[in-house]
Amino acid sequence: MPRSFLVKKYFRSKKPNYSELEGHSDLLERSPLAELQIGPNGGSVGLVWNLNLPPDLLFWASSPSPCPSPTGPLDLSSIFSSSSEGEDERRTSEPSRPEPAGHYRNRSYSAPTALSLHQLSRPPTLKPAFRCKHCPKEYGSLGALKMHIRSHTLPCVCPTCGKAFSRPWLLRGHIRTHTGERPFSCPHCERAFADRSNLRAHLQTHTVVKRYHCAACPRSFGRISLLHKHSLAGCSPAP
DNA sequence: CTGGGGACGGGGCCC
DNA sequence: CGGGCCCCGTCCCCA
Repeated sequence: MPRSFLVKKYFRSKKPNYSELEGHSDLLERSPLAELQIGPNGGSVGLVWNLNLPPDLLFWASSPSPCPSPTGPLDLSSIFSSSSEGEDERRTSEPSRPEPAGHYRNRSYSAPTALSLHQLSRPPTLKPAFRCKHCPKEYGSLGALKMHIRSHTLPCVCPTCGKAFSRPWLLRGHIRTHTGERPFSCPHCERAFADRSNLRAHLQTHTVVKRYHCAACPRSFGRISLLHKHSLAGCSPAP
């Protein structure tokens, strides 16, 4: 199962070992659509589009990247300046209430697999006009397809380690792993996190009630992933 | 095996 | 229409 919604399986089956990136430019192989330009010191200095792209895909991929320009001295402050974290309080002044695993956008699903299948499928009455050339996914709008193609082209490159990301905010989050910045603080303890999702998961450790219940045994878990792990570990259904 | 943290990804929504 | 962000989620690692 890939990271999300069964998409990345077509391109990567294993999480990269970042330590292997040191001193190498193997990162180029991450994307068949774009190439890093390696500077004289071995560092990545730019992203260039592979002009051998099929014309139709080249059309989609040729839009200007909104990511920080890698061609000049990279100003990290410009990366973080654009109201990135401060406004986050706007929608998360309170810890969010995660829905049970079988629910998503007001729909119910018997299992995460069914949920994923639904998300991959399209309504029978709608016929998406935009199809990704590198995977079976289809989209009903050009914008959605262009957003998806970014996950193939990975135009946002970390200036420190060269790792590439599909979106600027993913790169921002990654850069925090280098800087040690942890802008998301737990209101209940002293801990802080670089990633909001990790804060959300942490907040569940402060929750007395474990909301994810095993259907086959009386056990409950604070995180859906732990329930999945428990099920995969061999909790067989009740007779 | 379990619990928790770190890192990361995609779709959808909002502006 | 596009960028930014949130939500939800996975995977990995470690204690």
